[in-house]
Amino acid sequence: MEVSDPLDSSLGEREFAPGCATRVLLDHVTSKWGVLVLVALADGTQRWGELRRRATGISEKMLAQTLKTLQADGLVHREAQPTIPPRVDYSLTEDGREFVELLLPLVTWVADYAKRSG
Amino acid sequence: MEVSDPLDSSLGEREFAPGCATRVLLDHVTSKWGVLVLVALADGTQRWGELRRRATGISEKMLAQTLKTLQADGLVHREAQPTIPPRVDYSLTEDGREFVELLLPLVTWVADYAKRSG
DNA sequence: CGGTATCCGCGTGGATACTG
DNA sequence: CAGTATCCACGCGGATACCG
Repeated sequence: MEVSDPLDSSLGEREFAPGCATRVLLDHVTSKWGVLVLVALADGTQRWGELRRRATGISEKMLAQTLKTLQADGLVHREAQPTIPPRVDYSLTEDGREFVELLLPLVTWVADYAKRSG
Repeated sequence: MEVSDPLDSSLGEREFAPGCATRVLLDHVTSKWGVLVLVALADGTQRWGELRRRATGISEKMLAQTLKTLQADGLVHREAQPTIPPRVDYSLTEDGREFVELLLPLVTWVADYAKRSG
């Protein structure tokens, strides 16, 4: 291709078919709540209630759904203590930590840009 | 905090209020089609028709809406030639290029991870 | 070619109530 | 505390038609 192309970072093929694994996973991790939950978990292991407070505005339904999806994707680890009252801890898996390392700079940039522009 | 916290990357405050500028912008740039359009534009200036093909599966309505939003956010530049037939070029602004530099590694990682896992 | 306008189905996601 | 279950509205987004 003859366009200048200064940003090609070794991603050979950028045409993703609708419904392909990459697009599906991308939708999960870039979803409205997915981003906020992952960013919250970047601070370390957290409980259900903490996550609800940190992902401000999320409903119980969406928190459950988001966590299940990210868990199935292999990015989030769930550990339940069989105590009463129950205690459940959520944390990032090794893969999740890898991903969040790329996500945090992006979120930081957005927050920064929103401040400069807004 | 006593958790290990190896990922704190100088983002002091991570609790974003619903509807705040950061959350709104984050929703734009992490939206289903926003990501694909930005990634497509990372390859350089492109026309409407090219973008439609690259963001495979997008409708005309969503492409128009996505481009307008990203343009209003200051990440995308639009340049229309007053010719017949009309020709309109879309490209990243300087800010858009900054952002996409952070976005591409993330998308690359997701594509890679989807391949290893899926 | 590069859009805009309109209609409308349906899935996302909020609210509420209930459970182990 | 940490969820599940159910109901339902509303807006996202696709399809279609049309315009400059």
